[in-house]
Amino acid sequence: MAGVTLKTVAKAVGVSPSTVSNAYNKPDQLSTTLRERIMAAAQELGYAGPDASARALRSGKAGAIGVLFTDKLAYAFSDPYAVGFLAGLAEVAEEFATSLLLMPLSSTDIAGGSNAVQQAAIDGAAIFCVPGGHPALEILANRGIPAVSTDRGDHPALSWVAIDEVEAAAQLGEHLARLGHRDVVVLVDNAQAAGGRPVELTPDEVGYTDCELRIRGLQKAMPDARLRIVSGGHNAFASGQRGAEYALDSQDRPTAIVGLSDVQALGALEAMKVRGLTPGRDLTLAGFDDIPAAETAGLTTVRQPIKDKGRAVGRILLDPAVTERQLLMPTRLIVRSSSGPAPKR
Amino acid sequence: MAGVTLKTVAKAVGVSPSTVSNAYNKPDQLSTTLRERIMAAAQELGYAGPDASARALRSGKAGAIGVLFTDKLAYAFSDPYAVGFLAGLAEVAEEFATSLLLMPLSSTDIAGGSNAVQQAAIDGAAIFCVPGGHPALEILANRGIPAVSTDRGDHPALSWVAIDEVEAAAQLGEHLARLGHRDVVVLVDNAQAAGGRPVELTPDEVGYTDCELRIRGLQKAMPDARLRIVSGGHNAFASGQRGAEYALDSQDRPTAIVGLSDVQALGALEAMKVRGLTPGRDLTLAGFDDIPAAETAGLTTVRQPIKDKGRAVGRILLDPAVTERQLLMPTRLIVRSSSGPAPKR
DNA sequence: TCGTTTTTCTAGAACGATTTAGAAGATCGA
DNA sequence: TCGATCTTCTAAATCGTTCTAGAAAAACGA
Repeated sequence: MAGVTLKTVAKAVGVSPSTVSNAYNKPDQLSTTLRERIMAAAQELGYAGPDASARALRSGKAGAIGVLFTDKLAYAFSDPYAVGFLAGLAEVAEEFATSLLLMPLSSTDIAGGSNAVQQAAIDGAAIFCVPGGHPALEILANRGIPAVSTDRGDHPALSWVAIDEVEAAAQLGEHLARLGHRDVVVLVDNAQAAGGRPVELTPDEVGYTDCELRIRGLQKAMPDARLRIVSGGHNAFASGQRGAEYALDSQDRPTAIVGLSDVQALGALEAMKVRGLTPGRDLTLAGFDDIPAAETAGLTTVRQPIKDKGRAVGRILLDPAVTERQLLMPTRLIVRSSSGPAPKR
Repeated sequence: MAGVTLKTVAKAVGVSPSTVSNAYNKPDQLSTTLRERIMAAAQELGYAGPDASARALRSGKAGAIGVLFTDKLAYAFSDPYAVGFLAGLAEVAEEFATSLLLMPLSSTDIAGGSNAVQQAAIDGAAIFCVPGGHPALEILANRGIPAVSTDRGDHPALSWVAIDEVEAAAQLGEHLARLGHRDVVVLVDNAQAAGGRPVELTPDEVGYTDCELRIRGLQKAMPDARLRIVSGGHNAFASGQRGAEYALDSQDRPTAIVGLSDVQALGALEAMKVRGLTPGRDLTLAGFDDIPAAETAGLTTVRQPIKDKGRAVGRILLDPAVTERQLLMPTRLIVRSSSGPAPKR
């Protein structure tokens, strides 16, 4: 069973290794009868097809693309937004018979050489919500691996599929401004607050580029409003809940809460419910992404075509026919029952 | 930039390729000064470290383990249960500097040779809720790739980390029987109903082994009860909702609904809410898994240590110190407010 | 029938590393 | 000072394919 290679099969059939290789990879390069004879011999010898590593080495194609996440895996997948992205990416990957290599970025061992980003056999990388200066990106660049980010980089050579964060947030900001809101709490993802108590941040302390940009967009659209930035931890339901609790129980309660992701907004919704507050009447609540649960919850949010985003990233990485390297996807404000006019002072 | 290999670096420094290899892999095999000289040269030449494919070929280690899912990726990840499993697995994988290769099993191309299972460079495989006779399993076996399943196989040679499905379901069944329930609808995952209207199944038509076993366990514990098996599609919130709608709107409404996963049960909860039914009073609702949202919702459920399950699978695959090949994890019935006595007839 | 094209197959060189066995020099105890 | 032991480094084989170039045989057109 072990040690059966192309050569073994070739010898058994009495042909050259090249021919056996062709039997698997280029069936039209040899006669049907011979091909069948080879396959039969392979079956008999217990040969399971060309070795993946050897093939990868020789052909220069690993047959996999890496997916980079910030934070721990669990956080990444607890957001349907991430799942949607992955689903789109997987769709294209499947089409090109390519696998997805998940590469959780544990912040610790990035410096050392023994991390997944350094070692992984991949043809390309999809960079999902990883901030610009991350060391993993440099490693990829060094290795010469094509990468596509979900955030717009400032580097003109970088490929990305993104949305106009500022503009998207501005759409929402205008909506809120029109409703009369001037006191808004923004819930952001932040490592600092993870596990502990919620923290209030200055705009400079907000880590992720996209969060920064969204805040800027909000502020741009509502210049007279006071924006407070609060984080209850990583991007997750519970973080939104904690952050909202902090905001709702504080002395000067805001008239609107914006979660920079729907999961956080839904967490905030839970906090409101517990306090007997009705969204859209007592307090306005809005999110980002438009995940399926947002509709059920009646959450006002900014929709972005996340599955298409995943597909586009996949196409840029895998489809030679696609030459666009930078793609701006459309967004749309979806107004639902969770937003309403600010109460009069 | 391109074409820089170990050899190039070796030549530049004036040492043998072996030494450069050692500089990366066995730093204590050469003097510090030489190692630093080599690293400096590598940096200068733009050498990003040993090529992953070549290393994989020569050393026989791919540095990745595959994760097999049934169905489409999106379904898989929409369940926090799956996410928990993956998180546990990823934890161990990270510890062993190994990546996870996601392999969605599109049912179509399994027969052909060009599918991920056939091609992927992996050292082992974690089989997540894939039914016993699946062709992918045979392919793995042919390739001689060690695999660990989350379902107990009948094959004594197979590795698995599982729960006693029958016993776990029986715990829940006893609870329901004690409460006087004799008319139960069980919500199951089923491909038949996917996308379309809910279907009612006979026990024989239930596909997945674990669903079968759970139903058997329920029936065992409540021999006098009538169990009806309903599916609203794949394992997801919406399927549970659809399935429950079907059951709730039917002529003879059951006194209890059991989702064979919490996500399905939570979907059912939504259907109940819409109809103004209070779980635990008007109707008993129970689930399986005890995902985080179950607690919030007050859902009675059977807890299984899913993250530990993932960890255990990882250890069996990666940790040579672990010799156990079959592991039965404990389960526990968690009674919450969603279950209550059956209404008197 | 003869050159030409097409089909079918092969030899041998990569692909880029790791591994094994061992050589050369340094260190050490007595 | 001498043999033994470490340390540091190397030569050459090997991992299992795929690729390039081309040979031999078959089919074809005129």
